[in-house]
Amino acid sequence: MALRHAVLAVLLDREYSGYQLAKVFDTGVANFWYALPQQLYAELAKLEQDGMVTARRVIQHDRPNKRVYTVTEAGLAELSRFTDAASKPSFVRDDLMVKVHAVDRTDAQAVIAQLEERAVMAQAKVGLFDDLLKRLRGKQSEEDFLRDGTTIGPYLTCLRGRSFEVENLSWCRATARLLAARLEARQDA
Amino acid sequence: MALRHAVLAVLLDREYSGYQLAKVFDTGVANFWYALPQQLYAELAKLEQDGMVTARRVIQHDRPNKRVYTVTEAGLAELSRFTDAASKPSFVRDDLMVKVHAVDRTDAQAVIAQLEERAVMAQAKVGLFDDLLKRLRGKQSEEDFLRDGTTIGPYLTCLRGRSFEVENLSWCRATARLLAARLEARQDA
DNA sequence: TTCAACATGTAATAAGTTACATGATTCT
DNA sequence: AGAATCATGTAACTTATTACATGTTGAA
Repeated sequence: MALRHAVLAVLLDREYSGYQLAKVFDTGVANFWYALPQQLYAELAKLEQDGMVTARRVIQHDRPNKRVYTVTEAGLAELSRFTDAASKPSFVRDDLMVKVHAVDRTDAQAVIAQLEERAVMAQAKVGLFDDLLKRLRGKQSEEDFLRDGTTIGPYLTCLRGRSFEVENLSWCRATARLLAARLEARQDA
Repeated sequence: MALRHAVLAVLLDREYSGYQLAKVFDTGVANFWYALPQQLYAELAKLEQDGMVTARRVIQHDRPNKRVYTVTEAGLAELSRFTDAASKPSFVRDDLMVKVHAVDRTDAQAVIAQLEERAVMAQAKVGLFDDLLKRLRGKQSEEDFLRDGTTIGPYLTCLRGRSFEVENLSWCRATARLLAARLEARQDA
């Protein structure tokens, strides 16, 4: 039971439909939680049953209607219990890292290509985070916003997501360059 | 089917028993894969059945006997297929980040305490990575090792793990400090 | 009219987690 | 004698993933 709390935390920012939520979780919610649309629809249904969220139907004319969800008092209480309990150690699962770990015995060229691909994605994410940070702080400077803002949680996690992607970008580039250089050196020899 | 490849990649370095492997995966294998001991025992059994690894019994006198595993040609071929296929986007799941995201509506004091705890763990991990990097490169400088070393995959992933924890450490500290300062300011007002 | 995006699910299967179980060996 | 670490699993349960299913609306 943990996706549940990630959903509640995001719904705290504003109401979302399942579809909108799916996009937030697909991007990785500032890089700290990942979930598929099917999981979210199922979780929202359970949360509603349990009285942790309430749904509101929104009639749309330009696109299909939707149901948007809001956190209830009970939902906030659940989130508070979660906050007070000990955190599980964070975990990552990354195919590409597994491939790099084994690169000395497998196809380095394939790994290089995927590192370059990943670098492009990382750079795009940095851009997205920058936009989001700007939008969150509005006209204030970061310093002022973090001191006086009323809602800084999403900003703080976004900062961490940004720094993660910046590091990711530079590591992917450096690693791809290095592996490519070694291939060339060994070809010459 | 993905834990399987992480296991094969680690077994490429040297032979491990299930128990030893469990410790490697508990630390998080340089921060890019996490798995429980039960998963590993089960996966090793399946890998052996499928002929991807072979087991060798090691008689020990100072402690209980064990079975250690080695990757076969078939295992390496499987890992190569994995490397050539597209990577899934990496994913992270982090309780603490969820808590920070919701911190404006929950108990900030609890979040601060957990951030400080996490900072201590991050620092310890940086130390572990530094030791491992040193051991891997031996007497060579990092530059020389990365140019001439025969097995650089584990070194490269370790570098990424280290940079992750360095960023984690500084973010946890800064975030804890900031949240504490806000609590004080609001208490005074 | 066909494609892309919006919108919401169900069903079957695979994977991961929690709880339990057992036994050896060393150290205090 | 008891605790800690080493060592290996099984069984029940919960989650996550893959595949499938359906329908709306706007834009090319």
